[in-house]
Amino acid sequence: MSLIPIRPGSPFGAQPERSDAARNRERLLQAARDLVAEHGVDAVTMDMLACRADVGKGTVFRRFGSRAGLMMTLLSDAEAEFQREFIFGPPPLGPGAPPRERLIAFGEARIKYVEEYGELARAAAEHSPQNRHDAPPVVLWHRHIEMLLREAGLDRDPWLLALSLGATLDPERMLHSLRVHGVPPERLSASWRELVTRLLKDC
Amino acid sequence: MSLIPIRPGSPFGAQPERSDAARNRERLLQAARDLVAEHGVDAVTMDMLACRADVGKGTVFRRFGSRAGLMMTLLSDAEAEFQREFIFGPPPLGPGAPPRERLIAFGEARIKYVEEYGELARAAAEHSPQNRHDAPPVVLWHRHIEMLLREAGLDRDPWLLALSLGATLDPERMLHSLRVHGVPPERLSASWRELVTRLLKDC
DNA sequence: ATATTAAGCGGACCGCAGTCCGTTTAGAAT
DNA sequence: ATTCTAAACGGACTGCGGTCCGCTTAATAT
Repeated sequence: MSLIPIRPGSPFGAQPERSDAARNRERLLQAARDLVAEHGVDAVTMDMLACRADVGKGTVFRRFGSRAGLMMTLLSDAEAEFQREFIFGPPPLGPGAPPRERLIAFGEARIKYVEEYGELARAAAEHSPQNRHDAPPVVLWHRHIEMLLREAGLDRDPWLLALSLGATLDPERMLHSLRVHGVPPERLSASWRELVTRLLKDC
Repeated sequence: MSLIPIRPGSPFGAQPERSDAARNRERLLQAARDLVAEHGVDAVTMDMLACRADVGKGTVFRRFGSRAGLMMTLLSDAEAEFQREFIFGPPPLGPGAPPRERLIAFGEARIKYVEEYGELARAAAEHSPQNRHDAPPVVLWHRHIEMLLREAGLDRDPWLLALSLGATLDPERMLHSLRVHGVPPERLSASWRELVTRLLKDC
């Protein structure tokens, strides 16, 4: 009988991690960051990571569940920071600005996020529509957009409309525009602003 | 010195397929259709297909290049039909209707397409952002949307705006709404209509 | 018919994500 | 200190997509 462990090492886990487990987790995260820095996200394999961290492969998967899980863990700090900003931070991203401005700021922040962490974000979503669309951060962004649409007075199925807007901000899509087509980030921002502005024209 | 073969067996290939190759292609396609019908797209493996068609694995990959290529081939008839409809067919999908109506009809047709062939379409795009975003049909849809946006008078970066609209119609996203969240297709259509209408409000 | 040759073929092989299960060990209980 | 046990570990193993390369064969030239 115990609490549901949200995440190993999280303050809500019933009992603390065993010491060897904690040590291995640190070793793995450090090794993962190093490997990503050295070879790029896409070239890092789970075997490579296990080897570098001097740990069995089983341990890697016990820790992170999957390659996507590892990438999510590597992203979690940046993700938490991003969430703090749009939930509690200063306007126009945080509360206080009119919903249209917040929505525009949200998209622009996402674009910057993808510029910096895009490869990780893409790898964190690979190989599983489930994870891609129902991961907690994704659900949170969706809800945030939906809320802003409602506040802006858009009452015609804001849930689905939020999904459409979220699709525009999808990391893989934006990365493809940025890296393959060489679209400058300012152009992405401008297009997002245009889209949101037109959508909320008279609400 | 020969023409670039567009596709084996296509009228533009320099020389016709060898007879054994043609026979094997038919066997493979038939086997693939059977296996998909029996087990569903996601459960069909390339080894399974080779075995059922009584052909070496190398032959399967020589023919289709990859799993995604196989799925594209299975889709090609439906895809060609869809293209014919929005390029040459009767309005409002084909030419003759005002661009806003055509755009709405395009989205609705895509939704029906995904209802019917969604799993195949998703499998045809899996495991390669390159294929996902730069496959010929995808590029064509994108160009079509962009053209309609221009015709409707939207002159602020219609290329990127078309990308956003295309993102809304992405098979994986729509399948997820349909199958996981149980959103009825009519609701998807209504939301698409709302999106396009608002976007083109006063152009 | 025979020789030539390039397209086609098959299946062993590779790398990778992910699983399984027998072994080890940290930490609690005595 | 010793025992106990559940958590953690490690690495062999599986399944899959995809490649490689030596062998076969259809089509053509002679």
